[in-house]
Amino acid sequence: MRCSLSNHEQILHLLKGLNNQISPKFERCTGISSSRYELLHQLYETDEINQSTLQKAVNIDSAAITRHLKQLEANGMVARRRNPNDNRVIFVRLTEEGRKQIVGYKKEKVNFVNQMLHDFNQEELETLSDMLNRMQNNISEY
Amino acid sequence: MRCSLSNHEQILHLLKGLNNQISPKFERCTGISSSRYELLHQLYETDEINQSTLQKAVNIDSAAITRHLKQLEANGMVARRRNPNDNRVIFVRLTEEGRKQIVGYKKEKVNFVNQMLHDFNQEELETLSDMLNRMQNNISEY
DNA sequence: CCTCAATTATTGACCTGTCAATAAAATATA
DNA sequence: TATATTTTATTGACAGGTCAATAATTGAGG
Repeated sequence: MRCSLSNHEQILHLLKGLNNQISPKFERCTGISSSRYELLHQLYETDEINQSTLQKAVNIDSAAITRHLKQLEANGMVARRRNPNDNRVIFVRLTEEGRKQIVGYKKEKVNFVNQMLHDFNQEELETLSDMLNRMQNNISEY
Repeated sequence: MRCSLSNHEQILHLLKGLNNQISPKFERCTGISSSRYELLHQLYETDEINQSTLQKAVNIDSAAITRHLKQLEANGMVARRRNPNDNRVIFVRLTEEGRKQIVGYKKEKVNFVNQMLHDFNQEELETLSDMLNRMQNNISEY
């Protein structure tokens, strides 16, 4: 396997750098952190959902999920209750208030992402998405 | 499982998810965090360098740089001294010890990245690198 | 000279993520 | 039934990043 070290080095550096840039900028533009947005977005798509399946969907540690949701609950964006049939699990859903608010966030988010990808055509988007998925797969075993 | 995400939505989610996966795995595999590695790598390439230009090279906040370098100094990996001609700036360089150590890290890092990109050919690597750069440019104004 | 602005590094407050340890509930099994 | 295992959520300790405020030094202009 031929490995161009410099290219390989670059990729990791670029990925990290890009992400470090994205997070604060996303928040400045949209008024919400990208993780919070992800959570709300997932909730927006469904009615009521287990915390654990939500965790898997957004792909961040469950400890972080707990803290985000507690915050969002304190802000009146989401409501939580235990599953009566299984007292371990917690159901989460958007409140009416939350459902209303997220519409605005969505708009800002679309603007941001459109700017970030404004010069990508459909084919490139698919290529990129494919590559990111492949990388994720390639390190999933570790 | 929901699949109603547009491509634009997906990209951001993938990027974030990938990065969250990479950081801990990189550290487990190589024995050093990817930011620390970046710093040492930059220092490896030069002899002695301003902290501020180092900061620009690795593209993370200067507050974080200060803390990393203090740690690395405490571990005997880097040495720092003030520039005699401008007492504001600090020169950083690898110690002999650090220069020796990083060789091992480099090997582990190459293994990790090769695994992550093992099914990417040269053209794909360039495409990917190009795309990441474009995204970074597209949000640089924010 | 003296003040004012710019540069550099540092620190503190805060946010977000990880891991490891725990608690509580449900489930499997001896 | 009693005990062990698994699942789920939570918490604490920690690492790494941002921003904003500060100090110290340098450089520029009146």
